[in-house]
Amino acid sequence: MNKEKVSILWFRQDLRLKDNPALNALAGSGHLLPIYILDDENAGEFKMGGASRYWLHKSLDRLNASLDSKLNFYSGRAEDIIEQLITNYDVQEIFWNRCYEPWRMKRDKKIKDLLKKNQIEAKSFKSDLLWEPWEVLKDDGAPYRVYSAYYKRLLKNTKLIRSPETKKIKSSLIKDKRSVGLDELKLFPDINWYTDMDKQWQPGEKGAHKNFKKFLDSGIKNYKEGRDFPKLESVSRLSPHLHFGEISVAEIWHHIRNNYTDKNAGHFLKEIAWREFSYLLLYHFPQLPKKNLQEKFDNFPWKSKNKKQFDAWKKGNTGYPIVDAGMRELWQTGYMHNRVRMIVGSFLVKNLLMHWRHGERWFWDCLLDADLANNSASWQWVAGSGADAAPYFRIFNPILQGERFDKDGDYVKKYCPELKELPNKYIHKPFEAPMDVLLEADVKLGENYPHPIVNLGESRDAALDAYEEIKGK
DNA sequence: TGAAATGTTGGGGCG
DNA sequence: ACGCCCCAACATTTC
Repeated sequence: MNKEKVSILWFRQDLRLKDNPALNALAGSGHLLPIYILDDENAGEFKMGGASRYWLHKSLDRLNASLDSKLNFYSGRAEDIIEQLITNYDVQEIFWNRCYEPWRMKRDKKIKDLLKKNQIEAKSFKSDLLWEPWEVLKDDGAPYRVYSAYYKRLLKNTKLIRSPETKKIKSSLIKDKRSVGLDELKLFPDINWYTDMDKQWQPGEKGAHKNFKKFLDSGIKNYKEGRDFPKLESVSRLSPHLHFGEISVAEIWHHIRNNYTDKNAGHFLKEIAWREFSYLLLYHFPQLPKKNLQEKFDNFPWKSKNKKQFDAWKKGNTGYPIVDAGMRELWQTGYMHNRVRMIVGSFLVKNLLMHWRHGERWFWDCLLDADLANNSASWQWVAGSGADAAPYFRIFNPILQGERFDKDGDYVKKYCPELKELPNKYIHKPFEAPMDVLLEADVKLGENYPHPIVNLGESRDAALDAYEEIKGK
């Protein structure tokens, strides 16, 4: 029996048609079989969290639509799925864009070997990073550990950045009858916690470009200062789109470099480069998601039993409004403003003395933009155990941070509506408000809003004492 | 991409 | 008029 000749395009974290190198390379092939594989088994403990699955479902749905509903879905170990495909079809070649998570790299290498053994051409492309983790290193060949030095070096290597290119697909797209339906991937969570996400986000390539355009039209003009104020719309909100590759980072880079020269645009590119830095760290320190980059933190006396406080943190019931607003924003919308991420992170690691891994796991499950490299590098940054990290003794005071970056309490009031009648003076410290003010605002501490779960001064001192134990080791 | 403690300065009140 | 004290306001140091 004659098997059908096909070329396979394997979509992974590159759910777009624009500027997609693997797709470009196959756009002229005769019969193109586009596939997506949900591979929880190989991912193990780093399989996608709930929020990511919600996003992925929507994004795949839209990608499928833009491929005339010819996207093929599979669930299982990628090597098994691909083995089936090369059995069922006369596969000419399999192309994909590279991913950099340790488990994916290991798996992809195995698959490349399998294909080589079967004399099928397998090719992977640089697509979703500006610089691959092995492309920019120190003179001695070691990876950078200091961001500013790394960035300086990056700017000398902008020629390594791909030029965006989009090719029209001329192939006829093949639907595999063994493909399962998107719904059968069961990506939607059982509980209905994504209603607010629908209002705020449009997963997929179109939504990605919409957010980019919106950012260019307004947010970027005041990015450098505005990005610190959660109520302003001065951030790009591109993180989930970038994570799933719905927009090409090379396209973003070139567009901004060619059209903007001010400090705001410059600062945004720096943030894009932090993403690159996270990937550099993850690639060269594959243990980044689990192990402290600075080993002295292995001896840090984290509190092991702190379930009650941890639950209060997760649910946004710490009694510190800026922290609670952030944690509730995360739960309700799958997103949290970056400034607030730093505040809630500092609070968990320093005021509650909990290991950053607990925060990393919670974010992993709740964030639409959950990304192994960014999430682990950022938690280590907050905890002080990472590369070029915030020094441990830099402990955020949630009251002062609130007063500085959410002066009128607008952000707090949005996510903690029970505080909305409090005067600004007390919006970040309801526990200091006089009885009559609380009464007037209908805030009943311990009833409709919690008492603070820790004392800031005492917990700060405890954190500094704990740090003293590992300092200089 | 902090905060708190400590140090310094300079103006004004007051004896 | 002068010195002394107080204390913002700002700067520096320390954690």
